[in-house]
Amino acid sequence: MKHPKPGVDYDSTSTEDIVYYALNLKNSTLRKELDISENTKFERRGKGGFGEAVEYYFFGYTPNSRNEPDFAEADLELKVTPLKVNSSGKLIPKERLVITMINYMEVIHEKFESSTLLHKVKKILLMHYLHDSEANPFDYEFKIIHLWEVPKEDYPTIKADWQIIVDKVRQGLAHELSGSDTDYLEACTKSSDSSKRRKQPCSPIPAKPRAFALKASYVSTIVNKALDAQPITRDSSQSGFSLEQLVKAKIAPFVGATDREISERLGVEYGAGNKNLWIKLTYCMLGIRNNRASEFMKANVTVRAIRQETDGSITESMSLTPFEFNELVCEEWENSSLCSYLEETRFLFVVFAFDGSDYRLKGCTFWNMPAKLLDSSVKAGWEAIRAATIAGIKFTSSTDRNGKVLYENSLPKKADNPVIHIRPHAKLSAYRFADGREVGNVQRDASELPDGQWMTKQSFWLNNNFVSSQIEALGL
DNA sequence: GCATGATCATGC
DNA sequence: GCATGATCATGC
Repeated sequence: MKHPKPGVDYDSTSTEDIVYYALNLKNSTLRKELDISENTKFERRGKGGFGEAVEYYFFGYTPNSRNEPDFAEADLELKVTPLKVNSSGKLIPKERLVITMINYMEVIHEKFESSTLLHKVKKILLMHYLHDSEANPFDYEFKIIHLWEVPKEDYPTIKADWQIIVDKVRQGLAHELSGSDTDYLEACTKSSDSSKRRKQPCSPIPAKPRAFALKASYVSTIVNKALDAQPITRDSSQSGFSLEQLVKAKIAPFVGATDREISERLGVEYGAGNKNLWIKLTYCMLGIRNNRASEFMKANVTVRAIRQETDGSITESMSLTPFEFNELVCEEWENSSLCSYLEETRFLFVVFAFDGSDYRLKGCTFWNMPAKLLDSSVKAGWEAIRAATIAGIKFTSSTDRNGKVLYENSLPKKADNPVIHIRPHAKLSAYRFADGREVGNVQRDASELPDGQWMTKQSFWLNNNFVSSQIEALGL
């Protein structure tokens, strides 16, 4: 079993580093990440159980209940909070998010801006796991891990909620506090023993111990935002529109405008060398932050920004999803991941065309891989890559004038198929060769080959000239 | 100017 | 870390 340490496994003074480290648990469990053996029993540590266990085992801290954030040097609070699946299969919070106990005696002397509550709520590393009453907590799976800060627009409401709660205590009414007094922040009861009472400062009547908490309904909006499943907004004239009509209606007002003009109209920064300018403009025009709007999730739509040159050509090929060679060689075409992906995925192409000085929005179109091509060219390309993988991939290297080493492989190339090819798709290149030589971060960036060698993770790509011919055929 | 390999940017 | 979407850079 691993025992991570702050300052060794991550920099506990840097929010960025803490979050990056925490993301190791995404779609994973404490048992997997810490190599906890099957027969290790979960022992509760402190009162909160699982949250404390994460702090102790994963972050290497002994939990404290001081009134300062968990990662004091980074001024960052950690909250480990459960999710459940509702009747329609959606992930929702299982409960409210308790922030900190209300100290009745102290809170009446505080101002919101310097309050204990604000200090603890303003910046939180939120780790949402899927609760399972049957499972050993070491096997709880983390679904969402993100840095959360009080959104500007919610600050006034949370401040007003705090004020209502504190005013009630000041009026000697701590025993009458109720969760329904407030909107986002509530004073929830916090004791397993319902007969427990605490002193309050402005009345002799003892009050139930309570804590500041974000209501479950509020946490639900946080979760939805993180899962990015908000619908594309429709105005009243668009309420009966199909997805295609809606998308066209959203894009239409911008057709003919240059990328710079669209940036200005949408308030998007127009920076030179901005790799994601066009896809970002597209998302903004649609009123979404990424392609995970609920409509696109439901319909399996992937949004692609395409730039055409003056002759209608497209410079870059289009990346699809990465694959593992060892899975590829076990598959048959009909139920391979590439075939299923192309059968099930609709592409939304948003086309910008160069007019000699600017890229102007030309229009958009939905596209999917024609079934005929799937059965012929794509299949043949896939079979050829699979066969070459099984036969064994050979590598040769060359050094460019800067001394950088490039590794060439014996797999089929773009010119070998009219529709698809494979290319590296990783953070950085990485290899492990037959002689044991290793280049780059193999664990992170490479895939294993059937013969035990490793090469930079690859994706299937749609050939640029194929994409341009398809777009041309659609009249764009 | 194309082909191929490599890398970047962003969000979670 | 990893998926997703996208572009860069060198050799020929």
